Amino acid sequence: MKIYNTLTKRIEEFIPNEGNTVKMYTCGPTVYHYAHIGNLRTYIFEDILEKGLSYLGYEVIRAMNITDVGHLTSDSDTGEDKMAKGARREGKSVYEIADFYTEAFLNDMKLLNIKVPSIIEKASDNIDIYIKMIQKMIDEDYAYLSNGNVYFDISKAKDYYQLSGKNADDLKIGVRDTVEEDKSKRNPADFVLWFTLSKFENQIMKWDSPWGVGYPGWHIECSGISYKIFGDYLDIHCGGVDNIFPHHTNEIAQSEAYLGHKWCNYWCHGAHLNDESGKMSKSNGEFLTVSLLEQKGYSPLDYRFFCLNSHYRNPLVFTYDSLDGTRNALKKLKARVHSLLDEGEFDEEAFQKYKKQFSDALSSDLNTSLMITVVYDVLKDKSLSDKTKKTLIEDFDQVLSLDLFVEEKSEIDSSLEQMIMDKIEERKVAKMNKNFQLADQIRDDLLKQGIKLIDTREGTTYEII
RNA sequence: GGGGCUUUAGCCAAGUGGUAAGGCGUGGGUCUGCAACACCCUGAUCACCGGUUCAAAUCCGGUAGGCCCCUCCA
Repeated sequence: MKIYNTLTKRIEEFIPNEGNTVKMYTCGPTVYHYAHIGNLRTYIFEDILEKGLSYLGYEVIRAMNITDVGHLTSDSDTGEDKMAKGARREGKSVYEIADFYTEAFLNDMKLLNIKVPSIIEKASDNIDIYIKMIQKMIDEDYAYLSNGNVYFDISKAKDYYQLSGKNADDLKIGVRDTVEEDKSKRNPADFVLWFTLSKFENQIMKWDSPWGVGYPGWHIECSGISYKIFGDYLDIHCGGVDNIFPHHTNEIAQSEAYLGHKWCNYWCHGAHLNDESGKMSKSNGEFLTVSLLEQKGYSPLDYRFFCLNSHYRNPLVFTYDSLDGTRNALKKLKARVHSLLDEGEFDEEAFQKYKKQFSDALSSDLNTSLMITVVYDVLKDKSLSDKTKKTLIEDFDQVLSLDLFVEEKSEIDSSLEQMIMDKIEERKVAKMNKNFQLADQIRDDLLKQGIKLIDTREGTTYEII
């Protein structure tokens, strides 16, 4: 597997620390609202990475956090805690909000055929670990107390700017008007490990600590959970590009300060989904969620296919026109796959040839677009038996997860089905008697009820639209 | 102000030195009583200018457009 590593800014051969085992950590959602499809693009990329590594023979252990401790401000940067804002918006407690949106998130993952990480940890369940880590960093002078909060001193970190490719002089402090410079810091880029001085009135989620009652900084949770699950070394850490700085930069600083050695070798980041006006967010423009797409008649997998047609490191612009094209393409692709029969000789040589093509595409920095092309190549190859084609595509779909073999199940009751079958029979008789007017009438009537008849060589079938 | 990415046919998009994959759409055709489905055929001087090279979409420099980041964000 060759993969782009943000740490080194190049595509590298992926080599885990311990043999075949891959320790993978992916930053999870802040559960204060529904995820929009842009958020989910990153999880689709991570899913392909995880399944791709498994496909290539690695044993992947993947952990993800759920950020249920409110941190910093809202999308519009109004200085309000996200969790608290969500709670106030809906008249619920922060805990109810967290549980509700965690479930919603997991459901979106399921709909998109994203494998749920084997380990999911809530930020609020691991406070003791953060405290332990912070204490050690204070003891070893990586962190300091100032004005009630505990800060990490970035001047003590090695290569603090390596991941982000920035440098201290170029960083403009408070580039956003609404962000105030914190005068308690030794270095402008120092970040908070533990808050006791809440920025927010009535902070609900707080815990006792050696430095007073408060709550953890945002960055420590991922370092803490990763350490708890994986120990001293992590193989690969993923997230959206926006996490490169400051979140992942700070994670590296903390973890390596705590551990005393290099921590994670590979850092992979997914590019954003934009809409035509630019970056997608929860507060600007249409709030695009999986359920909204479903309401508009798209399958969640149409969106998955949409993402897989482009490369995870390229920004992707979402438009309904593009999604329409993708939906159509997936529908046609599935129809072709469904028409494959279970017959012919299985051709091992051809199987290995195409499997290699697919693996090569996968291994070249997750070239999903090319992986899909291999599917089309298989379908088009006239020298292959249906049996071979089917076996290949089933194999590929372990990674693609487009449910290529799953029939669209139209939940209709048997009486309706019987009625349709009767109408089809009636129309067949009419056609045989060359009563085309009646035949067309039957077809039109059913269409008005949302039932589309499809004539094939084998007879007439129907589709609920 | 600083930094990064990006520009391939109507649309999505692959392709890092040897004369442009794939998909959607469009148009034409076959099939069909008709329509739909299916199948076949159909499209590019790779943003522009200059350089390196026997050879460049691919490397280098510049110009123009687009996007993103610089302590909320996937």
